[in-house]
Amino acid sequence: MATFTERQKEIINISIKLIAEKGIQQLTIKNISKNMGISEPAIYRHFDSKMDILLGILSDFKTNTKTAFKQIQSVDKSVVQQLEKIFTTHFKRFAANPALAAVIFSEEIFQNDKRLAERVNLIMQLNQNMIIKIIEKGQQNNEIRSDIPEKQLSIIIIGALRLIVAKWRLSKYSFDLEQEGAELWNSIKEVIVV
Amino acid sequence: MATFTERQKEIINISIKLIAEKGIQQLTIKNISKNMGISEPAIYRHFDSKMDILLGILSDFKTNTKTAFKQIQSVDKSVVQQLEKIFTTHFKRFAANPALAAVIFSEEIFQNDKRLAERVNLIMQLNQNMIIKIIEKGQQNNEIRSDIPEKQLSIIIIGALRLIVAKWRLSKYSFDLEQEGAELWNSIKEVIVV
Amino acid sequence: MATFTERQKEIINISIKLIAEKGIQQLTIKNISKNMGISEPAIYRHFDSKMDILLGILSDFKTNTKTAFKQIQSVDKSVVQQLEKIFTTHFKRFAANPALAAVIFSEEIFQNDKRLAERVNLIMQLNQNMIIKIIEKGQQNNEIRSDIPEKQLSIIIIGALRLIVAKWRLSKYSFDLEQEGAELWNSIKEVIVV
Amino acid sequence: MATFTERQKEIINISIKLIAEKGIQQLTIKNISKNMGISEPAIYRHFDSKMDILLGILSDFKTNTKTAFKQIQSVDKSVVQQLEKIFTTHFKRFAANPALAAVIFSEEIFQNDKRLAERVNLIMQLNQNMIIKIIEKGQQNNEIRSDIPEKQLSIIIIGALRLIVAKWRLSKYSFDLEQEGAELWNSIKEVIVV
DNA sequence: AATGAATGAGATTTCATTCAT
DNA sequence: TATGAATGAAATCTCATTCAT
Repeated sequence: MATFTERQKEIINISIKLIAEKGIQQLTIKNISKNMGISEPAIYRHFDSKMDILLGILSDFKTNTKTAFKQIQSVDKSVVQQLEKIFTTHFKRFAANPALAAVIFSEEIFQNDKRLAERVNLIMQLNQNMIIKIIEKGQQNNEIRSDIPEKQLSIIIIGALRLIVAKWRLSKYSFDLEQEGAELWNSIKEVIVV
Repeated sequence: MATFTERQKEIINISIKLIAEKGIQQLTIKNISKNMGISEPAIYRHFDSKMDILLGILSDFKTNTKTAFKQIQSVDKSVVQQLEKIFTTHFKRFAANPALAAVIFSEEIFQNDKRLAERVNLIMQLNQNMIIKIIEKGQQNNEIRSDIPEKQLSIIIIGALRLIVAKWRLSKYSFDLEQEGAELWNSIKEVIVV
Repeated sequence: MATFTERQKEIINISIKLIAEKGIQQLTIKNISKNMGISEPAIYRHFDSKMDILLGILSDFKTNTKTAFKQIQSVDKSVVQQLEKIFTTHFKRFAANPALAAVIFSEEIFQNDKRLAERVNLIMQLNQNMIIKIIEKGQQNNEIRSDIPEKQLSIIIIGALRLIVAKWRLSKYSFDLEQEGAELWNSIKEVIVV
Repeated sequence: MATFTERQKEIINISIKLIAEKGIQQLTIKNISKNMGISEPAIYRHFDSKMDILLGILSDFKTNTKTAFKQIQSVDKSVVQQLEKIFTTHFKRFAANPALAAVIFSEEIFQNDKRLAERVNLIMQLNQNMIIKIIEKGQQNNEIRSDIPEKQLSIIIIGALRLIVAKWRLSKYSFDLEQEGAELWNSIKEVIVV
């Protein structure tokens, strides 16, 4: 579980911002360094290569997501409340840092390299598995309908979450994600509870 | 509604394939020409610029999608059958041409340019609106539940469709999309019908 | 047996010249292109990479040397005359193109890469083997002394040849290589004939 | 005659090793410091510039060679024994420190800078002159044949010595230099004695 | 309709070196 | 004596595009 220096975190955050704003193609060492007010070679003091910056971004995602899930599972009681919390936490996180939204659900960004693609896939699996586990528990204690397999419920839930975030981003953040997200969640809840 | 020459269609298809395989960053004039067995300048006989190729890809999407929707709406009777047809048509199309799957739902690919981004957003809107209209009809004739707004039902449906395709692609097409897609649709149907 | 285009030959020759004048460290794409009066990227039309230029230089050596040896063996009669011809041919070649001298016997230049180093070693072996074969023949027909193994005679001959060329180059071509080379050959002849 | 601190000697030796292993192009401050387990700026405590390190290597050569020659001339009696001693000493030194062999006879390494090139040339001259003097003495006291000029005998001797070392190095030290060197010396002796 | 040759701009990365600490 | 952070210069190479043929 890599830990990053302050400067490394700075580089990662600026990289996320740049990807969000301009797409992966504009994530250049020059742009990163310009945004940080340092020279291009200075970046290489902190990361050996551009690839390592990208891996850093993904590593950061993984850590954050894992932490969030753990916290949610440990605190909230009802399964539906847990899922709601996941929804609202995500929306809050994205509303605060819209750049994240542009990168976190955009697996395509990392498809041009094998190592990156594998890692992205892993993170996606990890996320889904955590949701599935929660749903399973909900089905066992009769909070959530059991006539639909947990895996497919998870696709419905995560799919909706991803799509509304994508739409929010593509519309240039033209609506209130937290509010519309909350409404969407209410509809989903309606659909999955017994 | 632009019509393309044979050579242009060829370029568009190879471009889609390249984006799918290697990501947008590997979509270079050199790669396109190499894949076609012609020289780089030859590409410029058919498209004025790389941007025009990308616009061509999007234009192609739009045309295809519109045609598909029209056909579906004109032929099938029940609203649920129409939605099912949309699902299965998509899955069939992707299974036949996996490269499409990598590009059609990957709006991020086109984010680095304003014109492209706008067009992508438009296409997405268009798609959703068509689904929404169908759902509305279903709610009016009591095929589909009315306690959830049509817009949110559309998000649930489209989100699930997009996610399963994304998972199929990220897993390197490791499962049968048509079959798992059909199962997913059954679950969704369960959830949206009255 | 790679054949080179005119432009490729030009690049190879200029590269040899640059290595001779400034050392391998000054053999840069920029310097090559400047010397040719074209842009840097233009070089890449003719060679895929700098490595390929270096391999081209070595391939050129090999071809030239092989051709020379074949010709010498086919034409001249006495073994001693053959060896003399090898000496004088080398000296003439170097006098006409001093840059060659700086590169052809400077295996160190190519040591920083495995592929290059192997190839250099191979060429060196090839050369020695050809000399050895000639000496063997000379020992059989009693032209050359047999009390010293052919391999060691070859080292003595080639070593002297290489050294005088090296001295000529390091002295900035301050003496007449063809003349001093001829004198050296006379001494060597004295030493190896029966 | 510069004397070096312990740290300076360490830097010089590691530099020789690096040049031997990877070629002059891989002799970077970064590589030196990495090999020594210190930081890059630390190198500059001990040498003002990279050039000074290279000059240090050459100065080291010169000192060592001079010392060796003096010792040999003072101790051994017969001229042939002196030459033999020079041969065996060299081989022993190289066998113990193969890196030396890669640098000591590789004048090309230092050709990219005037100051270095001049110094290398000087050392080479120095070496040859010492050999020539010994040969002259041998010719005067009739140990060595006088029908061949001392200068050319020196080229034959030194050329063979250099070549066998080069071959040893290029073959990745695949034969026993001391043994094959001894055999070569016997052949040379055969050739130069009256 | 196609190509060989070329290029300006710019990408990632390396290098020797400096400076504050 | 040593280091962490930084940099100007320059290296290799890629890219979209142009032009003469």
